[in-house]
Amino acid sequence: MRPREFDHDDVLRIAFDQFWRKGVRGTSLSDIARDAGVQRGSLYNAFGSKEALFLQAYERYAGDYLVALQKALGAGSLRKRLTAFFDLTITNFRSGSPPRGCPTTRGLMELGATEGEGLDEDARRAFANLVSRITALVQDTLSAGAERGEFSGNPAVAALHIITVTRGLAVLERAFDDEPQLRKIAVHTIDLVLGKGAR
Amino acid sequence: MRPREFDHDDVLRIAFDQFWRKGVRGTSLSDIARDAGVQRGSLYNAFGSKEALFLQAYERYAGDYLVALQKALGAGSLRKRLTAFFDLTITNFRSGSPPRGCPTTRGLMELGATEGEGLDEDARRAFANLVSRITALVQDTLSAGAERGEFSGNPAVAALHIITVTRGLAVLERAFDDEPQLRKIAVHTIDLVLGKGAR
DNA sequence: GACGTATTTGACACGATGTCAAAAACATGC
DNA sequence: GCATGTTTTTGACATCGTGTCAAATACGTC
Repeated sequence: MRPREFDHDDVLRIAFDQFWRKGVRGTSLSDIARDAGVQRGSLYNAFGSKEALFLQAYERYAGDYLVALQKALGAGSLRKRLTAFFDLTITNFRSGSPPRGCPTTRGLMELGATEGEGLDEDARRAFANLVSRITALVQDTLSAGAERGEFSGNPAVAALHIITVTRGLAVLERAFDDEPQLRKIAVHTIDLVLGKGAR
Repeated sequence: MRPREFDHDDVLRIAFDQFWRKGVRGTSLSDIARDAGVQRGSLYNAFGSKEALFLQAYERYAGDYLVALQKALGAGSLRKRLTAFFDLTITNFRSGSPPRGCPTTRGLMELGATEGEGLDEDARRAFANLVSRITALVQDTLSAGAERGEFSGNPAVAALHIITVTRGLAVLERAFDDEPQLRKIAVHTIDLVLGKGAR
């Protein structure tokens, strides 16, 4: 059989970058094909469809991101861990050239928009899955913190609250493009969760 | 001069409904034209472009929504006001048929995605403007509450935190479709802000 | 060295946005 | 009452996007 003339992973990286910058619906397969030096038809042959290509590119990213988060949440006092978590979150959707933004949040709000199902539904599941796993990581961190007496509250509820704030930050980032503001909100959230508001 | 054969506001309503349900990029002017019983060309003549039409439809919605929010924030104890605020927020992006979601958040993440500027930038400004105005409303409510001794904290920061949570709720809504969870997060947020966490 | 299989390539169908000129419908002035 | 002028409507067109398909191609394999 004839061997493939392009690198699978290279294409996924290039595709994800384009999707991230211009949105899924705003990126054409012609764009990606041109950037990757591949024929459009080859992409269809290799990945099936535009959204299938996006899904694979996204899963790639999600895996890497989860690993980085796990690392950020893994050392130091509870406050340090949460600070590192928010830092990584904000850095993630502020890196690279604008308009970037959080890929997961972008995807969640942009896809899954069709009334029926289909691939959009698969994408929604992928996004939701990453959010779930991040929430679990935060919850575990809080539980461990509670055992060490650094936190007294409901880890499940607090983790949900924290994850909600990070998603909100992803939205505010696009509305205002004001990084100091985002960091202020993050610090304030940590204070509230750790009970510094209990003054 | 020849009179228009369709009602300007009717079209805006129909268009907004479609945009809301299927996303801006997922809705075609042909769809709207068919639904509204208007020729596609007439829409271009009357509104200029798809995104201009969306902008007008959105502004319409934003005005109505702001009025409703103002009402929700205007009566009762501070806790009651904030509860009404979160209720309205959640109800807003859970009303109607799926997949709905918060129009502003949907728009913010979907539009403003092009690297350059143009109409996307106008849309971004419109979204950001609504978020700003809502934040101001919440901040005023908190300030008033502080004067009555119902709140002791920085109204500006707390308002930002609250608005961040509402945007996060809009994202979680699409990820999980779990309304009780959203309401739980809302209650928890109010507790944190009002200092019930100060036990 | 011939064969089979997977990839590449280019043409095609279809639908979307946006433009334009010609046709149509009404208000206005004579 | 009728001609005029302005605006809307209408349909054709150009362009670009997705997705499909069959023919051509290039490589492992026997």
